[in-house]
Amino acid sequence: MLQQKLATIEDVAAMAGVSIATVSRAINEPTKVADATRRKVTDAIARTGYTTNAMARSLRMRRSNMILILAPDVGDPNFSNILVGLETEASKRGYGLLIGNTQNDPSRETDYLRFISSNQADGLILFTGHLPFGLGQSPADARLPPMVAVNEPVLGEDIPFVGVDNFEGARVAAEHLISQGHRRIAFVGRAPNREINRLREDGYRAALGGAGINIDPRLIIDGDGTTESGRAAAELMFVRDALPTAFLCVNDATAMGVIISLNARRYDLPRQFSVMGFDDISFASFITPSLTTMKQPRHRMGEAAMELLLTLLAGEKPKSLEVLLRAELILRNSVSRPAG
Amino acid sequence: MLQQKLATIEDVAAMAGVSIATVSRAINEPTKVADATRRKVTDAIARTGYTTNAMARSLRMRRSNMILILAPDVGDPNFSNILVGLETEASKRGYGLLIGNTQNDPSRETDYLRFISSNQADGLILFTGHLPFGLGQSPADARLPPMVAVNEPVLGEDIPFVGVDNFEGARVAAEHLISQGHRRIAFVGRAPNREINRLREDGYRAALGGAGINIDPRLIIDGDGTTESGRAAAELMFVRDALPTAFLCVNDATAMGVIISLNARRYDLPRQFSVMGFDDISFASFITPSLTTMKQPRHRMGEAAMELLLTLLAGEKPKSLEVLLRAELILRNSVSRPAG
DNA sequence: ACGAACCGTGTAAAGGTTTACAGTGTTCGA
DNA sequence: TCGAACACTGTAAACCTTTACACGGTTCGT
Repeated sequence: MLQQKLATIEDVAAMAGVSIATVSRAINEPTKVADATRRKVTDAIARTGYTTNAMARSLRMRRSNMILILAPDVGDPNFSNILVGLETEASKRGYGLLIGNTQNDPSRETDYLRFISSNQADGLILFTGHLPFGLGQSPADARLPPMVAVNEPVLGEDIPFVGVDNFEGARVAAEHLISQGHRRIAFVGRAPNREINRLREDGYRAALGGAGINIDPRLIIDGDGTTESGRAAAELMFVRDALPTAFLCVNDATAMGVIISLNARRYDLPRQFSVMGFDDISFASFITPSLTTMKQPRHRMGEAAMELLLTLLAGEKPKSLEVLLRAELILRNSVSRPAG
Repeated sequence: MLQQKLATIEDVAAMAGVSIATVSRAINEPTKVADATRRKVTDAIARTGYTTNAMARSLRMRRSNMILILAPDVGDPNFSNILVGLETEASKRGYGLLIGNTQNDPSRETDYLRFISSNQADGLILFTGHLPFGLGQSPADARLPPMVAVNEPVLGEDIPFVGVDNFEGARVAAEHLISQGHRRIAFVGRAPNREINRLREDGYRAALGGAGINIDPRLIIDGDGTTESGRAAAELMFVRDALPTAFLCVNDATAMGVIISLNARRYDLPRQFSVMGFDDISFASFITPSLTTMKQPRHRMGEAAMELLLTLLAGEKPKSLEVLLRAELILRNSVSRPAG
């Protein structure tokens, strides 16, 4: 009601003295129209301020040039930085991003699928680690839309995936500790049913095995990746009285919990205990001691995921359906040679 | 090409034995169709798995039920948490969110306006603090789309705004320090050309003035809101040899810089110096000492902004075109009574 | 000199909705 | 018993593109 009527392709055609087909071609396949005509058209476009109506275009072409992002929590910096990468690549290729924040609520997941089934989005990026609830159930969505999982793979479903090589990253981390002379290295954040935790634990085991170090099962502690779980884990080690010289934590949040606990007990870090994290979250460098960790290439992850999705969308064959990027070792001050 | 042909309203109509108009009405104005007919239609919808094609609908109705978010950096936790609030409210009202990450690049701002001019978005949320470059220039967009600025107002343009009351928040913060007995209170992060910084400085001045404290200009230090600027500011005070007993910082990042600097100089906080921030960013509670600060109600800001925008979009008159939410004082361990 | 190939353009259909308007049948008041 | 009011439903136009197909005019090879 507020909107003044916008110029349509018809107005442009009239002003340029050509048919609407020619205008359309002048815009979309400029080589197919004569120079003189094209000039008249671009001129008319400029004068009318015409922009093509994306709705009509999408309706006709059956594609919206939109990608739906399904994430449990866009506010999580872990995700939002990947989001920026996704956006960079999408925008470069003329795609728009629709965000679907699910808060892990199955009904919201289902709800957001309306964008797919109603043709408002051509493809799907999944942060959730599982298929959206309700996908592939009803006859209508029998066939899955093109999609790519990022950060966390979708288990048992063979969905294209872009993420970090967690096994390799954890191995590099553990090897770093070993290279500093540590032999009693704890792993904090065991959770066999969470893919990421499992892989990082495996990397830890591989490194220790490779160095001929026997693994003391008392040094492997459960944890769900929260700061609180890290704190609790450290406390537990003191109770058990089975102490490591270094803690390899499943992620930075956990490592912060461990550090908080050790600081509270008045230990001098890293002299008495070394701590490593994984992720390189933004405040890893601000805690005392600043955290030695493995940095996830989030921006590149986003770009790679979007690139893969757009390749699939174009019907082309991608180089690989699984892209694993390497985490980078970031040396800070929470690791040193063991005291002993 | 991968997509199997989806059911259209025509298929549903055929199966239900009615006209497409009736199907449309059964969906959108159920009271206007007879019970028996409606049942037949819903039945047919269920059997075909029909979902209305949003493109066709938007084309016809001239509205997309999409909102474009223009932000300099969605990865910034400052923004991304507001984003979650925006999303909550939008999704509740059946709107989708399109994200436009501009990285403060004017050309990207202009580029994203295509979503407005091509009818792909009905309204605009601005995080940028200024009108998108290129808006209101060409004849086509002579009239501005409905929009709301959030977090940072648009200067000199009378755009509806939702944000935190920075003046009031800073005043509460300063009054807290005063109530603890501080008289020499520094303000770190002066930047007269940045609205937010200016308001917070004003709040600081108001509190000190109200308590009859003369302001020592040497205690007011420039800063751009980064951690590094906070560190530099603290160092500068030592050089000037004009020391406060408490630092009120324009934001938490700055406060962290101050704390890092003081820690490095081996001062015992908060005994020797108190430090306050503003924002309550996620690691405010993790730094040592944990940071006393003013918490921004980000989620509610997002919700309020979206609510305001949707009200405007519906053509209704909102209660107010400016919504200022109160920041909340969060007491932690970086403030105590002065040593003296 | 003639047909083929080609270039540039126009006509019209198709994409899937919503909705003004018209039409039918029923109910109800006088 | 008749007209008006009412409750449903259908017809068809409109929203704005893209593109298959057709058409006229040049160019070119033979």
